[in-house]
Amino acid sequence: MSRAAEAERAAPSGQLMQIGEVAEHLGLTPRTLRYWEEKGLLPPAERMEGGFRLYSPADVERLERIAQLKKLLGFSLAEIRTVVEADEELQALKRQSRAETSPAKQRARRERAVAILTEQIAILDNHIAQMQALREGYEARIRRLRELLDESGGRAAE
Amino acid sequence: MSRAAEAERAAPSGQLMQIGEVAEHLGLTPRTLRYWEEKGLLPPAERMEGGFRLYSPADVERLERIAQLKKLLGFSLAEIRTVVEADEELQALKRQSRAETSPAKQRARRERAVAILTEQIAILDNHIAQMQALREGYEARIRRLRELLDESGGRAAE
DNA sequence: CCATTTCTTGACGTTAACGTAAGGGTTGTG
DNA sequence: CACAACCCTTACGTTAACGTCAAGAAATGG
Repeated sequence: MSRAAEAERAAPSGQLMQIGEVAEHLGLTPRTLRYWEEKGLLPPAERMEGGFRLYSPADVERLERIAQLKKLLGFSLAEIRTVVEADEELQALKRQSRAETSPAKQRARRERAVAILTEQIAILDNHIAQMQALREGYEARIRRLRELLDESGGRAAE
Repeated sequence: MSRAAEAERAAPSGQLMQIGEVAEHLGLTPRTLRYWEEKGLLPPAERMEGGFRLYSPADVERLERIAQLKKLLGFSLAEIRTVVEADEELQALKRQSRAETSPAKQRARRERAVAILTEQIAILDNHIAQMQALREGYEARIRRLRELLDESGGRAAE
């Protein structure tokens, strides 16, 4: 047992995870995470002294969403980046909001955040609607088939 | 005006269309259609004497669905082929059903068709559900922001 | 301090899904 | 039949999204 039972390497410091761990958690490879970073899908990621990447729980969460978007929407990374950038703007707004003393500015930022989220939702809704339309097509075909089945079998059991 | 106003070339015979027309109709290129055919996403397509491809309205419809699936699900062509193959099986079932004299066999085929369609719907439902979950996440964040907005703005103007 | 493991940055390889160009037939029209 | 517009196949080029390999540093347990 070189390192089987104890995954103690997993805790470089508090909650922070290294790239390998994150990758495994997401079912991806370290290479993919570096590639995504290179392409600007996530902020350059913190490093520890020697240059090893460290991911916060928030980072991991963001990565999870990216992975989901990729799977669900089938967008290219470039397209996903625009979505993620909006997301990032949200994070920035949050941080600024906390530091912000003026209630008026806070309000403005929050309203902007709502606008961004609303836009993201619209994108999703669009996709959902199209998929439901497709689904409806399939259902219609099923109904027609069911009618035929009922005609031929509904009367008697034979 | 060499051929602007009159797209008479569009009708080689009745309803059949040539590759260029179909491509334009779908917002794709001829190359893409040939590639799809090469990859088995559609049946080898009818040809006219000289070897020009001819597409029936049914073919076009099938192509429309393929294009939609690609856009919506982001599946690879290989994955889409499995979906399309199911679809094709349906078409075959339909044709056989008409030629089929035995009501029992007809029934069996139709039930099989329903099963196939149900499976396709399940795939779509799965995707839809995941997207709705994502959507719900965004909505929750909006609600939290709205609460904050109401707090700061609902009581007094300050 | 040493061994082992995990990380780092290149750099080149790979696959899918086409784009593009070459060379040459086919079709419909005048 | 001549001609433009379209189509055919073949083949090589391209881009995205990684995979893989190499050489070397950094972390950690003993």
